[in-house]
Amino acid sequence: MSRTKQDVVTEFRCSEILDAARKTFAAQGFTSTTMDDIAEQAGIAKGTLYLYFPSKRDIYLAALRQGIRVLNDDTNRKVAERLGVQAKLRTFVKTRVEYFEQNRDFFLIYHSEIGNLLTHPGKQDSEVSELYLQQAQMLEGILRTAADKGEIRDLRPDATAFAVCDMTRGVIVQRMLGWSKAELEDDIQHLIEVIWRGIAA
Amino acid sequence: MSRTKQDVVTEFRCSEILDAARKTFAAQGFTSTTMDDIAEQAGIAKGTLYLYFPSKRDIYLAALRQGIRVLNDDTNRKVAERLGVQAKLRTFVKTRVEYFEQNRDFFLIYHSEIGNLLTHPGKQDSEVSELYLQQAQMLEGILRTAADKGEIRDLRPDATAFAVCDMTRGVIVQRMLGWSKAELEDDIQHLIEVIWRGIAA
DNA sequence: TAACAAAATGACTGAGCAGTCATTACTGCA
DNA sequence: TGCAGTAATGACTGCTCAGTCATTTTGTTA
Repeated sequence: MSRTKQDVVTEFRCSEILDAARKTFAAQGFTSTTMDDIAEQAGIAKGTLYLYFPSKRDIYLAALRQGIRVLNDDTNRKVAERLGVQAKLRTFVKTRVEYFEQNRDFFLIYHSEIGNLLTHPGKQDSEVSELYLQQAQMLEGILRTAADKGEIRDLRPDATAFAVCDMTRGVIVQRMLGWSKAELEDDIQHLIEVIWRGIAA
Repeated sequence: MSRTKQDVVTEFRCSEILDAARKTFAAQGFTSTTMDDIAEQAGIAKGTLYLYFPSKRDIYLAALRQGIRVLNDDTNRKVAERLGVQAKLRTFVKTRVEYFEQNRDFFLIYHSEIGNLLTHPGKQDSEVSELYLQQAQMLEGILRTAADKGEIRDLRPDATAFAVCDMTRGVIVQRMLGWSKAELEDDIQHLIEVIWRGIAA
């Protein structure tokens, strides 16, 4: 019983720490963020951080994994609700763009971690790249099925899936940098318009 | 006279330093790279670096700007040689993918700087974001002209240009992470195939 | 070749920070 | 209320590294 209670407390603390970490890492980047910054943001002392996480990098990775998992679950659920390739495709893009738009701090960590994966190939936390790949492969499956049914052209589904993910990511970047003055809905619409015509049978 | 000679020597040293910097920053990232690392890679002493550049960040930005300028010039020249939208588009993509593929160390700096721009909007070196935008706008101009002539559909040329840049960047990332096992030529071909069908009249 | 100037060097300094751990503050139970 | 165990604290330590500058090396000129 007390075991359960302790778990709840621990979970609560961890979640508070990860929220604070996400905000702080996003605002300052990994290196410029100090453990004191995270502690202050979380309203606790630095030493307390080490009761719940063994190191700075562990906090960072935990925050990142958490964000990706929520995003992936969200995407999977919403896409599964829709019928037909085009609807699924649109939902995929829309869900992800909106999630990133709503969680810009997470997006910054997400983006910078891709840079880490590039810089240290293989040496990094493999769960992150796995989570990263998961979504592209989910979309790839949808495209492959559709291609088999003749609903779309028979292009390489892996490359097409990545292309969609890349454009999605690009939309966010442009919006965050203030380079897109269009409504979010218009950016999504344009993306779908191009890609759908590009792959439709 | 001696003025000219001195200039040549200075230019040579700077270029040596920037080459070393590019390699080192790409291999270790900005923060993990120490001035001693760069000096060692360049085969000179740390103090010498400060005779040519005022700070670590200045070396980083100079290396980045140099790389983007070369890439942009290269792209502009090759695209200008071609006639017709489709040929220009293909050349644009091909030139850039190949440049990044050949200069992976530069690509890593390039990618991570986008992260910096996102993290500190407006606070960063504006020349970098200007150079970054330049190419997208060049492509945008081509697309706009083509749309006016009715050669392609009348979609938002700014968003389309960004989409092309994003997919181009994505191809490099996938290849660097080992997620694309296709030939480079096939990846380019697929990208053009999708985008051209997506925008063609 | 000597005398001078310019360039290059690398030991040193001061600041910043991840991670530690002795001390303090809580919490629940008898 | 007192006591024992658990959680939280933050001053402290050891290390790293950007940037400095007194000293040495290289180049130039007469």
